[in-house]
Amino acid sequence: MVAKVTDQTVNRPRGRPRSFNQDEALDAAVLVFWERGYKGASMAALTAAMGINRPSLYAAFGNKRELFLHAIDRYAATYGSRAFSAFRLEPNNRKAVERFFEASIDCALAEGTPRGCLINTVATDAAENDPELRSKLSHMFEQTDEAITRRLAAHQTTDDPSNNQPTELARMAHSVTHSIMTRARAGATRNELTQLAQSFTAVLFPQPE
Amino acid sequence: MVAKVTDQTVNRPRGRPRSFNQDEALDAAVLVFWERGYKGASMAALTAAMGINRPSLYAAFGNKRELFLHAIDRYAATYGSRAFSAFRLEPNNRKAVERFFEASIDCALAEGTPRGCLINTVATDAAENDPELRSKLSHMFEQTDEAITRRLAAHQTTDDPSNNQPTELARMAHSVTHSIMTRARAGATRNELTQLAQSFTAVLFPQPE
DNA sequence: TGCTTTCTGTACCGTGCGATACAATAATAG
DNA sequence: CTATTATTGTATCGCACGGTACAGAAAGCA
Repeated sequence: MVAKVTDQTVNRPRGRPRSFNQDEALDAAVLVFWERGYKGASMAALTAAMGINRPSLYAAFGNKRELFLHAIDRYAATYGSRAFSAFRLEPNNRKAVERFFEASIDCALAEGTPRGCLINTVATDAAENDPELRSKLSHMFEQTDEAITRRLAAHQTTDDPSNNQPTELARMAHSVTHSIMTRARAGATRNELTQLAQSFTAVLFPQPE
Repeated sequence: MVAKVTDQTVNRPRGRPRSFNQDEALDAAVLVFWERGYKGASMAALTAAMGINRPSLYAAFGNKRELFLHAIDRYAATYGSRAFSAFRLEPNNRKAVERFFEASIDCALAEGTPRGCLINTVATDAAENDPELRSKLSHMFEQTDEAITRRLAAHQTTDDPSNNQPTELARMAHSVTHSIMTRARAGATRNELTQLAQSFTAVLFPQPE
């Protein structure tokens, strides 16, 4: 049963090609969910922002709930990943966490995007009535905890004078961003959040005098 | 212009008396909003849970949004106040914060009530499209920060060996509960939250060896 | 005993919701 | 070319939504 190969093993899509880019459409959907919440985001608002018609949306993403799940992944891959860049760029643990907090504040209060975080507020709110979404979020949170843990553990000996375990430290740093996102959406100013982040940095990475 | 007083200065209500207790009805509304979110809580579900008909609800609370604002205040006066009892009962700052965290975890994971927190998740989510609600939440958060600050400042000299300012300490303790509520709603277990709270307690109130 | 006032229950309004039926269109396969 | 496959735009479906009109009921006032 050897498959007959003509000249190209790539099988091109058969029917009419999709006229829009899925990721760009998802980016637009992210903004709508982020601002209006899951229930508050109507299909009319979504299709309008995405620049496509309803049947195209349903063909590409299934239904509203599945679109939301895709939007969560897209959000994590874009905004979420951006906040993590501090850990890739900064070798010093204390400074890395400091910049992780700063990046979180930037994301939470950026002009042109809604306040707070799609995952921490919108998706978490919707998770109460959706066990599958809840376990997805639970998994994502664990992944974040572990990613920070690995990063802190890899650089621990070089700079961290405290005896905090990397796992605990990572969970606490992650938790600080939860409060940043919550407080941002509830109207906190940049100064307030920056002060809060600095307090936590000082407490999580105590400096020798 | 002296008001004519017959024999009772209390003026009794005129028409047909209300057949339900407003606070009990609000308690039921709190549960519905808490579980389903603001947009997800339909008037049908609310009236069913409250045990009253629609016109009674509108006469007593205005409309859905105003009912939600009342429910937020009711939540703060009941569940929120309960979490604060640790500060009233426990004289030692470290132990008070420890029990504040425990009470928050209890509230976030209690059987018979939804996960997380009505204010931190549901109301905060809805605040993005409601500036008035957002400033209400902002004010409530500040009130909480200040209440904890006053309590910590009043007992600071007796037990806290660190040089953390009460204001910063209070905001951080408050922030820890934000993460507890977020993680609880996203499916975290009691063990995970307890461990997290203990880590923060150790870091916020470092013990002399 | 009316009269006034307020709440209660039923039944309903107009609207916006998520989702889809259907025919036209644009690509590939042979 | 014809046949096949998938997406597109229009127009619409049934339904649940928030909110209300209205008449009857239960209280105080005179």
